Amino acid sequence: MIVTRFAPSPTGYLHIGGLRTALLSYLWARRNGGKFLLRIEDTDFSRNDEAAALAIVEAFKWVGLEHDGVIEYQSSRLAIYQEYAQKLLDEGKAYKCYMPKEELDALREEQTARKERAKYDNRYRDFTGTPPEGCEAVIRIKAPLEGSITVHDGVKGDVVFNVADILDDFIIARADGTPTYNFVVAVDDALMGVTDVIRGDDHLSNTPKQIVVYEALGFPLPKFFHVPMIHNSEGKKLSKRDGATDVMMYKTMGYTPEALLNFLVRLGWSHGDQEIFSMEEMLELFDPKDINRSASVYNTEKLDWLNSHYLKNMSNEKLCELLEFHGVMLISHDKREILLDAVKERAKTLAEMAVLTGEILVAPADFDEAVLKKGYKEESRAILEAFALALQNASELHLPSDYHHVMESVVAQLEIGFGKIGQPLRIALLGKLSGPGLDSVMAIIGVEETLARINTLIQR
RNA sequence: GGCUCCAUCAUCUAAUGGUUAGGAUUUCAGAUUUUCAUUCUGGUCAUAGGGGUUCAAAUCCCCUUGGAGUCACCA
Repeated sequence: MIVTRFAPSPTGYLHIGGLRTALLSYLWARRNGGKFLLRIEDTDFSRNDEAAALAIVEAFKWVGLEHDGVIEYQSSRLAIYQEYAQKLLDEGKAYKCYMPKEELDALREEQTARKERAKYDNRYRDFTGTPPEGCEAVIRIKAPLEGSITVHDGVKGDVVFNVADILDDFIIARADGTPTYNFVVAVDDALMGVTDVIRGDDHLSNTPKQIVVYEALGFPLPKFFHVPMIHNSEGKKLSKRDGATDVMMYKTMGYTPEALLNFLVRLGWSHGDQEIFSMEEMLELFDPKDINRSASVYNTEKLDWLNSHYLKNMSNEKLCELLEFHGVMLISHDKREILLDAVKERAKTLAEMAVLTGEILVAPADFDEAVLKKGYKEESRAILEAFALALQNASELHLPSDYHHVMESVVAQLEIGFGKIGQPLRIALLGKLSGPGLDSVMAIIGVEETLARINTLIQR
């Protein structure tokens, strides 16, 4: 069985890059009928944040990714890590190091000054004497001293690391007894039965260390897939300063989960010329071995396009429901079908749609001089009056086409082009020179409101 | 700086060693629309550079250049 996991550290919210690796992990597990686990990496108490895990769960819920089983918190698994650290101690695969932090720092400084690699000097590796007094010990694992470690990566291929270049006896438990990252990751992934580790390629250089832990503990290695980073427009790793990195921001901006997921899955992965992927299709087609090797730049233009695509193809019921989050209540509106049809083709986001809806439903508060100058000419008033009269004389005005007929008749009667009536009427109804079809707008707000808005403009 | 990874249009990406290097987004032009948007049609735009290997290289190898990631008692 394939078991994957998403293991964020709780830093406040779900990062867009995190969502991508979570999605890929999710897809691969689900595609194989496996499990997708969620684990919160909170071993560093000083940076712990209770709300963070909740934020991640909330974001998962919004996009519709479901994890299996309970959420594991590393902070509640301390006893487990201690047990395995002790095991390594007992077996002589790890040892206590009494070197004070200050000395370590000093050593590192010297080495750096000599342009050498900063590296622990193994002074306590084979220590058997009496421990110095008043010294809190850290636990270090015995890393190989020579040779190489090869990461067999499903994305990058075999990556060989020379032990002398990258390793030393790294710390697996701090002086206060809490375990460190590379140790707990390996222990947890092994204990939780994770078979396929799909994560950002910023972890590639950690992997040899984790392999050391796996091997010391006698755990079988999982498959690794290191997914390239998402870069910002400057070509650097995406960070908080790059605007919307919080997944939930996309909800408030009016993107749909379908569009976001579709966008993310296409970053670094593709299937021929296909651009639109439903969740079903992703599940059917995704395979981590097809992930690209190179980083991709985060550019939301395509996300906008995808989002408008999904909006256009969404049922009005669903739109109505989603629009509530953006403060638009249409459930009981009798013309909501016409409204939504008129508005969904011209909005890139739900937020935009909410604005457009408001512009139709609420009469313009005032009129912009520049707009009037451009679209409300000398003859406009007479035309609008004629149109208002025609509306009053007409009966059974319900559909956009009913209003369209009235417009046609007025245009024919006055022997003018559509533009002559369209511009001023649009100003009267919407207060601007662009927008949805006027016949639809009138059908939505009804005859009375239409007449009232025309009157407001004429009487100003 | 050490180690590691990466390199096709502006962006996301296709291309059993053999294609006029394809698609999508963006952009531009035209058509449709009373307007805007949508939609449709069409156009512009790429194999980082240099060496090899080969009948044939975007594709394999080497070098250069450029970019990124990582080097903690953070995760």
